[in-house]
Amino acid sequence: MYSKELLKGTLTAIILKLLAEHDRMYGYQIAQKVKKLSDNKILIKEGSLYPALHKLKEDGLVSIETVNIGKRIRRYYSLTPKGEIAKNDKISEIEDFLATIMKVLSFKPLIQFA
Amino acid sequence: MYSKELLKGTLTAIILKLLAEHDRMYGYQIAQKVKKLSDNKILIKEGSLYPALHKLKEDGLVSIETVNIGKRIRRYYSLTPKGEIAKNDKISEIEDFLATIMKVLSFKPLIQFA
DNA sequence: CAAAGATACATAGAATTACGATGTATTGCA
DNA sequence: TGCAATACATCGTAATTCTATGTATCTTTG
Repeated sequence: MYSKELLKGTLTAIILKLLAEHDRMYGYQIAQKVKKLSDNKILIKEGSLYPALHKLKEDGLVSIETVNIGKRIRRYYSLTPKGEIAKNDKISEIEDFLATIMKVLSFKPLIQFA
Repeated sequence: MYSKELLKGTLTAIILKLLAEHDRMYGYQIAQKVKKLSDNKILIKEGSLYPALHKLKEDGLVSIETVNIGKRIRRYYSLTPKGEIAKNDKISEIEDFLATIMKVLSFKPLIQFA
């Protein structure tokens, strides 16, 4: 729905934030959650999601538990302490950025019910 | 200051918005204006700005007046009617996107004095 | 019960966009 | 006089997401 460039830089923050709220989640579940939270406006593609998760693992921000569901595998991701810190940093950065961009574009406050 | 990825997709909108408010502006002036409005947080680089302006011209969203200031040239950009429409579209998209991302990240409303 | 759609993972290459580096030149100021 | 600021420009690089493709299982429905 949105020009895909707008999403750039937000994917990692979104994943970290969701993991911070859910103990553990698997990839497909994360994509569905974002879809629902955004009213179908943000559709994370598999080609973005899985490489992003692998990167988080590589950077030590998440740990993985692989679970067998019948004959299918499911990889659960959880935040590490390092990931928790990274999450806070990322969220702060985005919060600041959003405030700045709203100011530059002289937007009125957007009332949000979280 | 921000991870440069966050800025992606916003540059064109910022330029169009400023031009909509100023009749005409030149490149360097736009960069300074954004710097000031953002409290030095968004620093548009020349390598981004000039190609972006050329693209807008190519797409018929702006017109150019070249003016000689002493021995130096200055290119003033103005919104065309087509640019005015594009501006509205871009701004709406960003407004919607910001609301969505705030919802997904469950941010409280950011009070903004525009 | 077969087919279609949803679940669930993965990767490789393409597209987009901003930036860094570099270049040229004039103007203002300490 | 020399450095910073003004003012334009281009080229190649980096970063990130997407499209396309692949594999496989499970569930729902006509």
